Amino acid sequence: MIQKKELPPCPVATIIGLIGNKWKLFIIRDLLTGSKRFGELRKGIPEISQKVLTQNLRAMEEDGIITRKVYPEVPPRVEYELSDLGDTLRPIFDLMRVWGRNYQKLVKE
Amino acid sequence: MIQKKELPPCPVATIIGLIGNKWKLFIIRDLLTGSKRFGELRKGIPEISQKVLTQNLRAMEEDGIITRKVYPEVPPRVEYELSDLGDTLRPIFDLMRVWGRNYQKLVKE
DNA sequence: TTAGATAGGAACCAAAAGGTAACCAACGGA
DNA sequence: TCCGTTGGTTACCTTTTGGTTCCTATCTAA
Repeated sequence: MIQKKELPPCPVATIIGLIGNKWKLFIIRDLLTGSKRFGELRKGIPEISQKVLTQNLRAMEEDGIITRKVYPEVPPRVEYELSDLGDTLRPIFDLMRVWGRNYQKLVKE
Repeated sequence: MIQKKELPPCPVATIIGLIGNKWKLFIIRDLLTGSKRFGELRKGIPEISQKVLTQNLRAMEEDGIITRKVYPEVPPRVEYELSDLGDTLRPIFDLMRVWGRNYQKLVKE
């Protein structure tokens, strides 16, 4: 799963390297509510293109954060799911959700 | 401080819009240990260029996450600090730090 | 007198990220 | 027989992001 690659010594830099871009954050947000098909993820993140979604899913799979299950059907079905490791990001997203809600409230005065 | 601008309805999308890029995450990481001068931030984030650091600091100031204090000295001194709002991101970074350390441990087996 | 320190701004260029369109496989249904 | 469906890949092009260099101001110290 997890590749043995050069990790920065700083743990915060490590997590930034893994999920420090908006597309991956959006993908995780959507997978926190359960496994999703490729097309469902596209619908959940309308601004993402197919290419970029594929790229990020591949990278996250390599990093051990998500799993990919292909069902040999026609038309093909592919399900993406948070791995056990990926699911441990949940508390972080819970806090982010709370923080985001608070910010929205502040902006609305 | 905080500008009244178009926020996405999803709170996670909101926080991603504010700090969902690696530079801002690095900046916050460094400011969590106290206020920093411009040059100190550059040293703490060696891969960032002056231009990009300036751009991100300006954006974060506009969003109310950091404050900027200019001391009318020669040579000039400018201190950046997390605002009260910015400091409420601390628990998120605490969790990220823990998560990053755990990931490092996993990779090292 | 001139270099050095600090925190930028502006202009220009290079690199990375992202978008678009075309193509694929293989089956079911009209 | 041909279309639609799904989840891609690839090539090519555009947009965004980031890097580099040069410039500024003002005081201190050599």
